[in-house]
Amino acid sequence: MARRTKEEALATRHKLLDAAEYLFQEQGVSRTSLQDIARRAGATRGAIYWHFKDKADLFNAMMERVTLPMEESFNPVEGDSHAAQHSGENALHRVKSATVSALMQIVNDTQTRRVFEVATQKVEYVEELRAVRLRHLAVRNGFVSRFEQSIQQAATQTQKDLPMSASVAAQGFHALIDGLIQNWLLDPQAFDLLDVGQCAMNVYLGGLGFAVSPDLDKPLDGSLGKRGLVQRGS
Amino acid sequence: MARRTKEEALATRHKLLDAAEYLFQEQGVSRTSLQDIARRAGATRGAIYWHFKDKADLFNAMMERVTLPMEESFNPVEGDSHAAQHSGENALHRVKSATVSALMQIVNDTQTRRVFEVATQKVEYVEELRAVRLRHLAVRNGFVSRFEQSIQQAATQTQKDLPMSASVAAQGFHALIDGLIQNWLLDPQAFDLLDVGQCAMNVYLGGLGFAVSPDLDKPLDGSLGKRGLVQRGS
DNA sequence: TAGTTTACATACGTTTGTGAATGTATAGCG
DNA sequence: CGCTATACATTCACAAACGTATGTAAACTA
Repeated sequence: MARRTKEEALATRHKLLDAAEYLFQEQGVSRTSLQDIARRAGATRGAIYWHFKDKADLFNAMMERVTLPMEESFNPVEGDSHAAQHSGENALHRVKSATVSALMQIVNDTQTRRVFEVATQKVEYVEELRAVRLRHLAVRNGFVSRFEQSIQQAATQTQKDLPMSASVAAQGFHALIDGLIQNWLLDPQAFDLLDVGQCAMNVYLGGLGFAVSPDLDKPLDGSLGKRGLVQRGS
Repeated sequence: MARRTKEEALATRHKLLDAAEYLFQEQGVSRTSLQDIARRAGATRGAIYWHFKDKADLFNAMMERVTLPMEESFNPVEGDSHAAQHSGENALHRVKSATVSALMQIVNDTQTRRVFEVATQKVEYVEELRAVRLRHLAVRNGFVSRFEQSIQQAATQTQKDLPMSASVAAQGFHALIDGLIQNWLLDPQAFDLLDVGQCAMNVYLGGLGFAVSPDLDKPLDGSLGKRGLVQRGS
């Protein structure tokens, strides 16, 4: 068939990833053949093998398309390094805000939810996807580290003694959020992710010795809108 | 081949399930063929198709062999219905004990850990395994309900107001434990499941308004020993 | 504008798994 | 002691799925 222009090529690449997302969620990764994906994207397996090395490579690309932007949103604001440490309780507030934003994105953005569901329920983490697993671990450790820093910072600032090491406290905090997300994805009607998430966060941080701040639903500055999150930047 | 005696048949059934456990963990469920399982069990696919309807049926059997006994251990002690409600803080203590026991079993018992790892990382929950997913949900809801009851009980008994509904509090508690288990299985060297589990539990329950009881490591009565849990009740 | 590279489509060969059908020898039962 | 159901083993037919090899026409490039 005719050669496409570069933008057209990028478009088919996205179509392939979209199709993969959908079919992976519907049928699981292993039961979805490259043929299925190509068909749904209106292409052939040739297109897939052109853009990606194999199924694992395609899966990786699908994950990164969603998680890379998300990770960046959790990173410290580059540029104003002084704003990062002018904080005590404020550090905790930023953690809370970022977490609430993430929960909102999972609830409101279809693509994010789909990919998370695939990653947690519709794929087998075997040797072939080792790279994915390692990245997952790295991302998690990054989160835990940032939580740990914030908790430590808040503790010294408010001059309260933590009942345990900041590291342990951070592991628990991450497990709480992660568990909430996974359980909600398993059955979204079981509870309201935002409500329960905020409550549980406050309970946990309260248990660490930090009083729950009254300004809960202050939606924070440059973050995500209420609904219909823009799909991909732009 | 010759017909086997009933005990021999049961033995091969167990060998098949053992092989499935091992191979599922190693290679993932979908990449493990019935041929693989039969070979490792020293049998043929004929044996599998005799004992089980298909792969999903085998998977179900494998799960239930481990989870059924575990669920029972979380159920209220039948027989003495009066002992169940003579408690306030005691209700929370029982929840803590049961949870710690479960964590210990996951850490110490190889079979339990293998099956949990398979269930959380090595299988795709697609339509074919719908039954597994439903049972999973039912078990979870059972846990949450029991947590909810205990929390409510403890609140009325100690005459403290919960900062939220007992239901929401219970969802959070369950997510915390579940998240800890899943994250630990993903990388057992990242933290100590028992330590962090106990700390996080105390933090959370403390945040709910319940003071942390000083008697933490009291190993509780008829529960599990330190190591080498008996595989299947003799 | 001729040549080269791109972006796929098509065709092929091989491997692998599955379910069903059939074979078989013995354990258990009357 | 003979029959029958059991507990498998073996064989077969069929369908996918994968990776590769090759075809092709248009977009770039010099």
